[in-house]
Amino acid sequence: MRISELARAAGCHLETVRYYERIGLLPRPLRSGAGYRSYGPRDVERLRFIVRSRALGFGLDEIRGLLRLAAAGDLPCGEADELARTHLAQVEAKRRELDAMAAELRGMLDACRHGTTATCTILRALAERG
Amino acid sequence: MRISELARAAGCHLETVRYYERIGLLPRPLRSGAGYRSYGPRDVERLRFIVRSRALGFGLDEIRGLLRLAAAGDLPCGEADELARTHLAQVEAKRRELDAMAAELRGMLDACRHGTTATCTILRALAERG
DNA sequence: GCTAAGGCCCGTAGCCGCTACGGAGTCAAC
DNA sequence: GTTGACTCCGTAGCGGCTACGGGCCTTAGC
Repeated sequence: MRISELARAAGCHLETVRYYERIGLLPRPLRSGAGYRSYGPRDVERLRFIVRSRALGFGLDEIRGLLRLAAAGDLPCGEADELARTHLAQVEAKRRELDAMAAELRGMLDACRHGTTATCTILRALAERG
Repeated sequence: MRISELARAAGCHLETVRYYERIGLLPRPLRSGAGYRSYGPRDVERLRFIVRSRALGFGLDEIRGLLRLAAAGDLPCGEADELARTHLAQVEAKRRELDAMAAELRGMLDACRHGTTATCTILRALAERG
């Protein structure tokens, strides 16, 4: 299959496929006579793995590690567990951060009595506190 | 005061001050004889406003708008309200996204029986689903 | 006066993960 | 044969910084 079909099958942008190839996350594919990239089912699998990992927030370097582990069949999976656990901790930290932001924004919005910019609690809060 | 003092007073990196100046978020300051930047209390206020807005997740362009509104005393503050409200919605959307990621990661980790990479539920989940 | 340590100057390049652009070659259908 | 969709490639841009390198300035101690 050609690049756009692969991209569609895996659920990403065509340019993203080229990008992943450039940074060595996808192997260089076979080429047709005219120089078009040619992919098979294993490429779909690999790209899907990447897209799915991205959706869970893993970075591309972490994904490199996950792919390596997935390719090696017989290792104990402690390393994969560790990777995922560390990543989960980061996701949760980020979520808590956003939670705090949202709470503060809601507080500012609730307090706003919709007067002028001179008395606006939103602008005052940004100007005065911290 | 000089640039590093301003940065310390507002709680950001010195290079960030230069960056904000470069993109027009901070005005070009006075200079000492030797060409050193020279700041006053109003600069601290303005930079604090920016740092605080950044901490709440506003983008630099949004902050430009907030600063403009804060400077104009007599406008109705509906625009500031709107900006904050839109931003809050984005923060909450992002938070929900991270929530979903975290839940899925926890599910994968809980299922893992710590065997080999061949049977690891984490790697299987990434490979097979989606 | 001399030296050494620290600050500050500037422009530029790098980070992540894409996404877009432009100009050219290719392929299939009508 | 011509249209239109697809693909090729390299490079530049996004946001929001952060770091680097080479050089000037200031300050303190001797």
